[in-house]
Amino acid sequence: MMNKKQIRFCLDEITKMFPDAECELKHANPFELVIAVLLSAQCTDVLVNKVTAELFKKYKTPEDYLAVSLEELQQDIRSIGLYRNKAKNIRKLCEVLIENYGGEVPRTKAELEKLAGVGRKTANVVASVAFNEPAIAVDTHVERVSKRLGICRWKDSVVQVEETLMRKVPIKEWSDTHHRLIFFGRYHCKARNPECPTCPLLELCREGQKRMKKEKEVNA
DNA sequence: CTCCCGATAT
DNA sequence: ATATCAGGAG
Repeated sequence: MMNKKQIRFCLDEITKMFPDAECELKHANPFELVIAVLLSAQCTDVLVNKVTAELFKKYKTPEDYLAVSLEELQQDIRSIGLYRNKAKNIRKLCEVLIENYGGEVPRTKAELEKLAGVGRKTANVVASVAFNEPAIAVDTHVERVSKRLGICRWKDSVVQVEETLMRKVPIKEWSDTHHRLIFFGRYHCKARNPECPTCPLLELCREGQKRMKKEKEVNA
């Protein structure tokens, strides 16, 4: 497990690599962000943006999503995958927004998590990106990067990863750190071919060291 | 834990 | 062919 000083070094290096990391899901308001993040489960943000480009022209309000049939909404998001669950959740979410929140998106993580299809990660993203609440959403990238580097333990749950990051990172840096860890995981410390040879964190990366050693054995 | 699930990279 | 993608619900 890394100490605070080592984590500081990692964050500084990742900041140099991705100084402008930010939410890549296109949205014009909190409502569009909730829909976009809900759709993004097990799907690339590139594909989500492709779909929402058309979706957000057709559906502007919660009422709009309830005005069409479930089948029509399914077709409009079909290319995303998991589309039956997501269409059902969007409708349920819109119903609750209208009934309980005056058609507006609630601002707190606790209220957000009650919405259909909105779990801990999505609630954290919306609270942080749309409402500037301090939060660190742990998605597949943040989890993988944190575990490879040794910021947390391999066996940690996503909640444990989130708690470790919140403990070790100053609260004012939560939002930027969150996005930079995602960019680092998405474009450098990738799931398949992590670019360890050119990684500035290689010398203190547990997984990186292991991979480099293995590569040496193969070449020998 | 399993299921949901199409698009894309490898 | 298969792993992976800004996960969540039952």
